[in-house]
Amino acid sequence: MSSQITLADIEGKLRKAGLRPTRQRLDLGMLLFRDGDRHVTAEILHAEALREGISVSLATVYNTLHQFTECGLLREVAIEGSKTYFDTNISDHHHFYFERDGKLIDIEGAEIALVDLPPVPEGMEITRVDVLIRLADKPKL
Amino acid sequence: MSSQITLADIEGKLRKAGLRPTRQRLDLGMLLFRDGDRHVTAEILHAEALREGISVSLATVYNTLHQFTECGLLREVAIEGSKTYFDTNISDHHHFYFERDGKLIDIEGAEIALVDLPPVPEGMEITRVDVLIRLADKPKL
DNA sequence: ATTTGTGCAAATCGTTTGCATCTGA
DNA sequence: TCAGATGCAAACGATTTGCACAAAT
Repeated sequence: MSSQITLADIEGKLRKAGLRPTRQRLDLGMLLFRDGDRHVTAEILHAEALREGISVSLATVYNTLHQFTECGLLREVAIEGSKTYFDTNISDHHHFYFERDGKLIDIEGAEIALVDLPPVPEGMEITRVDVLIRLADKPKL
Repeated sequence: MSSQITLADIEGKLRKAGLRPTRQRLDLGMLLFRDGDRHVTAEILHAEALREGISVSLATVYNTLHQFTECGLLREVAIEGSKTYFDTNISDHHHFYFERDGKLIDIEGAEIALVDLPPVPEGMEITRVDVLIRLADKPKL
């Protein structure tokens, strides 16, 4: 079920976003979007690209991830720690975070509701609400 | 209202946490805890210490912040971006995040409730739920 | 006396930038 | 043609580390 998505689809995405469909943007787009929801760092994506014989520099991977994010094709995920994670799922949703290995999984938006949100400070508006549910192994009793 | 807290209080905190009350831990503890809830980076705290004539190295500030965090005296806040923020409020609470200037303010725990939390994956337990409400200036219409 | 903490400078890690070269429209 | 992309290596900023010295128990 992985390759419903074609290069032409990616090209469409890029054009719609106002980005030139260059070789590396197409290839990276394929990696990112062909298998559904993913959470990647620049390093992970770069390694994956090299493994598949796609030739891109790390700098270009960084550029591409940021450009995709600006265009709304990706979302940056707030986790503490040094590395920046990008999420290919841009719908309104939250995350489970496995403290043991730093892995993330999606929680669809509908599954959590926030109630009693306090008043937003004067002149400000909410751009997004991030919820991170941190999980650890249940201790064996 | 700032100095209800004495060096002796800090010393008690440290001892209870199993940390030796050294000169720099006491001084940094004073800065962190005397004025109530704060959100600091290592750099901010270091600069503040120097300004007050406290002599500590940046490396020691980093060590101290991490040790305090391990002992539960501080909490690390998950924000994307390069710098690590530490929160002196360790109670169960959430944050408003001002995207413009990267500032944080606390939302007390009682003011938000989460409903319909999805089932936690097998063998895992929730250690914490972080909620970050991202704010931007309301555009002038 | 022994263990633990500290300071400094060098090392590391993730990320960004400058610039010469290439490529898609 | 030519603005926009890319690759590379050097630059960067935040954080960590190694090791000699100092302080706490």
